[in-house]
Amino acid sequence: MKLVVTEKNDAAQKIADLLGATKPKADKVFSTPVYRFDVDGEEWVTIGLRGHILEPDFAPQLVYKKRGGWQGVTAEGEAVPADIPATLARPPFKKKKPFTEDGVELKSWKMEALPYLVYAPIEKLPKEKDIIRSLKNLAKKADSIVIATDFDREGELIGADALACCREVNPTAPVSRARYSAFTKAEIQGAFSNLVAMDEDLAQAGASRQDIDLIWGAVLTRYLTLVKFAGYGNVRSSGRVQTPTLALIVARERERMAFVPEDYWVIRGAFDADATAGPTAGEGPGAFEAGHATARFKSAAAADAAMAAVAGAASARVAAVETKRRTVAAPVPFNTTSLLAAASSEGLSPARTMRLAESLYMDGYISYPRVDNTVYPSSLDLAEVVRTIADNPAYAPYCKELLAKGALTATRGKKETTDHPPIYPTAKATPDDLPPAEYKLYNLVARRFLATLSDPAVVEGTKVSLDVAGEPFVAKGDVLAVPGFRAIYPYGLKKDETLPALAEGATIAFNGATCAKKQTEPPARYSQGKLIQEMEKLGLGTKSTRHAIIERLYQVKYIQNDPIEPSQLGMAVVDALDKFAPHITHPDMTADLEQKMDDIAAGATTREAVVGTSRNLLSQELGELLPHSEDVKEALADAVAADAYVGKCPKCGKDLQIRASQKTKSMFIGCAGWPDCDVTYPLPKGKIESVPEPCPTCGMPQVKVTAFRAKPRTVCIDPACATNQEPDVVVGECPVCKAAGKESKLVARRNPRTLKRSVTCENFDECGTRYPLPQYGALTATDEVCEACGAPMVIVTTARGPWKLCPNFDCPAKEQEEEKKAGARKGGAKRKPAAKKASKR
DNA sequence: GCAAGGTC
Repeated sequence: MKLVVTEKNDAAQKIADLLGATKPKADKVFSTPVYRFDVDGEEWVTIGLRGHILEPDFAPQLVYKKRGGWQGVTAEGEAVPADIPATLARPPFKKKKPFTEDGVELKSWKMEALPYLVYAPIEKLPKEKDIIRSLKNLAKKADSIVIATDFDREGELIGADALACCREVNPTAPVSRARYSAFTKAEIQGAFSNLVAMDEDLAQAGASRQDIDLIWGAVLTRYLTLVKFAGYGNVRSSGRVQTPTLALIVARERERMAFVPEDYWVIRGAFDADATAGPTAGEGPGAFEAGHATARFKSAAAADAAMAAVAGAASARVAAVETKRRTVAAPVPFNTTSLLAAASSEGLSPARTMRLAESLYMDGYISYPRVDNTVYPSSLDLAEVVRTIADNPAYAPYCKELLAKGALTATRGKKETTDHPPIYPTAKATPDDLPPAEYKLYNLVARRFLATLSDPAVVEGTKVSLDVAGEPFVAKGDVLAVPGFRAIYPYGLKKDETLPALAEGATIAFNGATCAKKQTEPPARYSQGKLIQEMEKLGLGTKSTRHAIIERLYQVKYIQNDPIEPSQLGMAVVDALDKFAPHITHPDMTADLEQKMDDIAAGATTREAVVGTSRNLLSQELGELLPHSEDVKEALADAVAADAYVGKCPKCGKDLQIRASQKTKSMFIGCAGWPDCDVTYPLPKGKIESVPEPCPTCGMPQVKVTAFRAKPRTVCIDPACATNQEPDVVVGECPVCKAAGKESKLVARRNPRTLKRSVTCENFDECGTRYPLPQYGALTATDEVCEACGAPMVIVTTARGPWKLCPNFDCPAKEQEEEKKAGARKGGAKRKPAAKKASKR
């Protein structure tokens, strides 16, 4: 059997369709779709991955010891070398010891661990476990393997990872690589009859990108998060792409802040070509406006002089009429960036547009939405696409016209690649077929496609020069003379500005002028669409990731609103990094990396050398950051405090803030007046964010709580508030008292000081029975009793539905389950925490 | 709890 591995399911299906002598059979291996078919009597199977199936991470079990360096073995079975550079032999810590008895644990987020994290070994861990299982299952039976992932650097890496998985179960089957750049019969058949070898260097280039992104991202993110800790789930991230992108936004904001507006004056006159006097003067069809030939007067005196000159005038002379025709070229085919920019102007954010496009693509309405290409390949039958969408009545007449013209020629953009065709419609859709937002995007794609096959538009521009008592005025009009592509593509079209017919030398009515004082505007903030274009220009991110990067910046609250403005926090982060770790704030880091990756791919250098150099550079910059942590902390403090503010203290009137305990890092609400004011409120578990609205019941501040894997909820911070009162629930008999021959009830209640909820025996002082309960979710009692331990069962209802449980932590049934889970883990490794937990109670 | 890159 021949196994063909592609990057995505869609490609696996297409290749099967193009190579199979008969229709391929769609099958499944576990839950992964595969396609089986015959080629010259040989059995072939294609399987699609889901992009990267392995993910790099720091070897989780590694510890760096004072004596002996890295301890442990990576998951791949390699012993870890102790290759920490000499500069780190004495870490830049004075007060705190960098090492515990056990060494520096890299898994824990500790400042002391960061210098070692820079040099921590990285291994590849499985990410798509289901797919890996299916792939290995097929690879076991394969006589030969063809890697047919996308023909680019990431594709080569994805293929190399897939091959590594195959090799674990099948070390001998011959392997080859198919390189194709379009899903056409000729291209695919050509690729499979000219199979080549895997490009190991190219895959290594991709792997070095992964390593560098992880190392820089993890070290700087952890640094920023730890330097001014603001609670779990409150991460301040940094990365090779997101930080320079944020820096762009911050730089623009700084320009705006530094901008000094200048006054200027604009004079506009009212004219009428028809009326010379009378009550309807200036209102008929002949009325129009014209500005003074000096568009902006720099001084009030000059403007006043011009106004004075025309003050008494009642007529104007038409000094000149010029008409000029100019052609507006039809737009070029959509790639991802231009689609996102066009959709952004129509009010769809890039992230939303990509979700909609993905959905349209999956349902077969548009072609693959992640492309750089802006030139239709010759293999694309343009007329056929036109016929396909002509069934939509809104496009029908235009399509008919296009088809009647004969051979179609399309516009061409500047970027020509062979990855995928530009985005075009692949099926007919009407507003009845799709939800409104999807149709909005489909309509944009379909109209753009038709526009790229259309003639240019011709605009007739008219410029009329007028003379009012010696002062020159100019009126401009633009009329769409030949619609061309504009007949089908109205996006961004200016309204016609028509002027009445005017003859040179004629005298018309002048109905006075107005003078308005204005101010020059600072450079505009980026819209999301503009920012995506700027990122592309600077080489930041890829067509598939730019929208997600911007969304990430919103999520961590570095930026807000659209057009985008940076938050105080975003500005503080960029300033701090720019000062001490400037490499991460500049797009050059990506440009350098691209150059080095080309070198690796060309065999001129190695992944080890490139990643090593990058590690040394990061080590240096971290060496700058660490001694300045107090400065950085201070710079972030104001911004963090602004986000942490929840309301006023009821006792002293100062700010109440979300705070983290220095020792335990647990969250609580404290008064900014501490230590003079000791007001505090407990907080439930989860990510805590402030909300502006006070509690509708008691007027105290509220917070948004997002517990692990739960929906966010808004709660009043005052445990005494009526909204936080829960009735005690009697859940049943206490099994311990019962066994001792006594009778006592178990009652569920919440501790107002810690907010923890538990089931406690009414006779706690004597019997000591107390079981913990989940912190949130409605609680109901049942009549049932746990079979294993006799404790009463309870039902907790959360957003995920009701969940029946035995509250007894030491219930024998639970231990059995733990063992089962531990047994299911690979190698039957015994789990220590289970024993630890038991001893804790 | 980190990044960025694929794809769902």
